[in-house]
Amino acid sequence: MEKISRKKIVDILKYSSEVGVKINVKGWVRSKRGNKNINFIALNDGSSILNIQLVVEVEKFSESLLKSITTGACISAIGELVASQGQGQSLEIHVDEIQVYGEADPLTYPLQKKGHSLEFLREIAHLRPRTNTFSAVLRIRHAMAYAIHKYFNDNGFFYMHTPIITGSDCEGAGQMFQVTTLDLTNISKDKLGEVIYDDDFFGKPTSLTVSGQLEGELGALALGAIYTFGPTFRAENSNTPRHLAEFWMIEPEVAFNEIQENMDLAEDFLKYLTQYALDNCSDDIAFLNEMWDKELISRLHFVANNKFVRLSYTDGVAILEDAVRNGHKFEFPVCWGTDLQSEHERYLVETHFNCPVILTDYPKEIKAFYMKLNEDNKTVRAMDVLFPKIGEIIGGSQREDDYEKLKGRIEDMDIPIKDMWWYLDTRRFGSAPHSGFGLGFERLLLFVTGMSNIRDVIPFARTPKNAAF
RNA sequence: UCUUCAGUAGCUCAGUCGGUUAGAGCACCUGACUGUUAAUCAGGGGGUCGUAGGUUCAAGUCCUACCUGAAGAGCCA
Repeated sequence: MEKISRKKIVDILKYSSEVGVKINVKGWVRSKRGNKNINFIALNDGSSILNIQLVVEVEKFSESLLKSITTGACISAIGELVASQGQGQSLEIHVDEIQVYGEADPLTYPLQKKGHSLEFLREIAHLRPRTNTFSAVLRIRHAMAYAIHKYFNDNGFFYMHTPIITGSDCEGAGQMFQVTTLDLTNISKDKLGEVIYDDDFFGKPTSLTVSGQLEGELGALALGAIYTFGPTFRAENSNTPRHLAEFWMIEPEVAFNEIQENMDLAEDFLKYLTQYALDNCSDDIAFLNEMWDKELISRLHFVANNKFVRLSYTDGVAILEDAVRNGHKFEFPVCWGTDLQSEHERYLVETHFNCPVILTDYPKEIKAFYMKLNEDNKTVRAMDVLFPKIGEIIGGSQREDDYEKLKGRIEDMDIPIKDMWWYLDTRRFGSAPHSGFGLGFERLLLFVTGMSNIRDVIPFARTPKNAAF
């Protein structure tokens, strides 16, 4: 083969189209069609959703070589880049040389050029990045991860790495996966039947983190503004299109921010990310809009350009009670003091306001111990950002910075205070008002990609009874 | 975990009220076509109807259990 440097298809089609020049492309065959004189190969190298068309004159190549080029095969091709004679694409390559790197036996290769369900693709998660849909999702996933770091870096936040293995079982966000090196077939127990952890790796029970928030607060009360962005684990038996056992979470935490500034940050952050996706992932988003969700692009524009509605839990309940009086039927009753059901949140977001909603000031009984108590002594400075279709995309709060009040809340909730001494110390020494929130990365991706199942926006989903690949 | 729905060819699906030999498109094989656009056209091969029981003269179709998947709910991000 001639020594001609390889070009990425995205660069050829989007940036440098030097017509008349010989170039080399390498990628995977999406489809081959044609007749006995001429073949057309749609080649994709993952650099974008776009394919380049290879034009192959049949007489120039051996029958066996052309026969081995099937959907899914990996090839390298050299030829002249020319303006296309056909409709449907502006450029194409008239191929002189082809090398087949890897064949894909069409009888056993699971992917075809037509019609796969997302459910089927989940069963072949090792191959689904080869599809248009998943390559698009994965490129957007990358772009969003980059945009998150860029946003925080540009706004003076420091990226803080909070521990993945935690010794505190009071992070307050659900069931945890235990981490142990004990021999599970031979556990030592004391006279009361309790497991003896002295010989475990850390000499105490440990788990995978369910949130980096508590450590994040320590960072914010030293560096001013930090964020975490890392894997998070919940051992809940949740079987829904919105839950994963292993997911990625972004948790900014800012000293001196009160609840209003926390809301400002959350709204600005989400709008920035939405606009970044529109600006930088337009081909992939256009594909997903066409293929899966015809309202995707308009929804992204709407969120990027409209103010979120902000209202208190109390006002939200009043709206829901009004709706009930006007004949709207909910499965669950609405009353002040109970947590809002999914149907209630959906009514506010999708029916009443038809806009993202930030709900604040929830009753203290239904929220976590670390949230700052309001003057009414009944509500806390919590905020949930609710999005259409996805529901809660962000949960956050202003944190309780008063030592005595925080200690009281910990005791009220029967959290072992001896494990919380380091957290309480931040309120003993140089305490400050501060706020933060958690954004579920995959929920953000549900919104940005228009996909409807969270298992389709992460390369390898971890859900109850499923840890394949 | 609860409720509901689904499981038929490698993939996507149809299959009427329980009735004779279970169909289509794609993929694969053979052939046609001088530029296709998930190419098209003609022909061909390909099925333990999720598994196990049961009802019936007769079950892809009805019943029971289980397995798997999905949607809704709970928990939450």
